[in-house]
Amino acid sequence: MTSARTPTGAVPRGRRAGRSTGDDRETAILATAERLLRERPFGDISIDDLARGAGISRPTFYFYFPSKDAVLLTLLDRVTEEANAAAGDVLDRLAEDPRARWRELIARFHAAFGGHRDVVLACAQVRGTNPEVRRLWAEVLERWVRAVQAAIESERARGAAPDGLPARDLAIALNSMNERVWYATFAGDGPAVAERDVVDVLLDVWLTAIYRTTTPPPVRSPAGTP
Amino acid sequence: MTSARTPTGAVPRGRRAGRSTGDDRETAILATAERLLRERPFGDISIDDLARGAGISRPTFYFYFPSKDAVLLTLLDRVTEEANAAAGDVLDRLAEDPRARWRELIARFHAAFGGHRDVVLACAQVRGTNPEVRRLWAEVLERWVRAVQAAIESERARGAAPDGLPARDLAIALNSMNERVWYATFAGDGPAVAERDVVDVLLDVWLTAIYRTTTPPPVRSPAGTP
DNA sequence: GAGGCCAGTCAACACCCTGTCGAGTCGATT
DNA sequence: AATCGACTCGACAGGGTGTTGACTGGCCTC
Repeated sequence: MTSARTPTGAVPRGRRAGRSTGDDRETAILATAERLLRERPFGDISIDDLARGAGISRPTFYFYFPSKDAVLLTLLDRVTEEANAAAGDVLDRLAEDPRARWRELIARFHAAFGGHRDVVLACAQVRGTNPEVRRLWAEVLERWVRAVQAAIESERARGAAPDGLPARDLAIALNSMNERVWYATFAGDGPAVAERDVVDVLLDVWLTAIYRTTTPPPVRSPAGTP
Repeated sequence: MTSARTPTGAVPRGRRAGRSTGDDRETAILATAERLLRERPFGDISIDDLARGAGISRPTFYFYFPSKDAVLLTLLDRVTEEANAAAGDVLDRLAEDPRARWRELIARFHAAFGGHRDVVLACAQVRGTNPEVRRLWAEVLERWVRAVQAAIESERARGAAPDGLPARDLAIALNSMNERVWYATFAGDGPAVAERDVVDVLLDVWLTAIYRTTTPPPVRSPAGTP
């Protein structure tokens, strides 16, 4: 865990070293994992399944990934990158139309996660048992919490949002809610919000918690004017 | 799963049948589980650990519990019963002083879960891999969701809370938030609200989501009068 | 083109954990 | 004392993980 970093600075989760034809094997393993995840839970997939699905033997699997969890971690990396990209700079343009922008943010995350629900669900399931997944998820969440915290503070600064809870605590609570609600919606077990409604339900709670109203004012609008 | 119910109607999770001296063995297993859970995660505890801790051999363990997970399920039963008892009839007395009652509700749950955080954390961790735990937790959550939903509807009926999201969706979102926020606070990994503040943070989001204000009016108070 | 290096490959092994089976012990009935 | 049911465990089967050591074949070097 102390050497061999990729050009982007991330710790490589795949092959131990070198570069060569084995690239397609690595992607075959990843593809097999995503495919199998669509039919059964992560815990019911053995390394042998992954290896055979990629056309190699079990020991050879270890040449490409140090463990089954590392495969999932790689998959999670992709999803979070996609989610981050989808979020873009929406939060920087909040004041234009707060309600529309917050909705856009939530809807984009919803789309990004929903598009890879099997991976997201599997990660949520192993987060309990795997410190690596837990750490990575914590990092990702921390990043979003900070962004939301900054956005709340900025909305307060321009007078659109009233003071209240520490912005960080509020950001943690709202992000946590989203995570858990999405999980239930995607997993479909236990009480869940219908997928069709989930974005608007989350949005409503966000707006009321941040602005005390579901129709926050855009920039430079005098108080009381719609 | 079709016979042998306890007096209360619950499916017994412990010994297969009969009653006798083995009672203390059963409690010894439970006690060992709670003790071990305090020092390491559930996944790192083997059935052998549980058995030896209770002074019996591994096969004998199976006389008392069908699996390791069943032990955890029994522990979870206790905690949820305690939480339900702690909640009491607080929601029926909401109108007296909404803010104080909601706070009481959240604070009591916090105390109940916090008092058995190791068990709660372990359950959250295996929920991903164990259908039984998932089902039980879903049931418990459903019960609370229904109670909160009814309370919201009643607050709306008396004019204390404005209309808005379907009460059930709102109840799901708020309960989900609490679950996830508590988990982070107790687990201590990732962004979390400080334990000292968590009740008030959650309360604030509940109140604004339900009432659009943090100071909802008590019963029969004319609008605008504190 | 002989030698060597190295990515890539897998059979076989050591290990750990789970769940079950069958043979037993022991105290309380009948 | 014969029987029954609660209770106990040694031993086994099965399935998963991670490692080892030998082998292959392309490619570079001298």
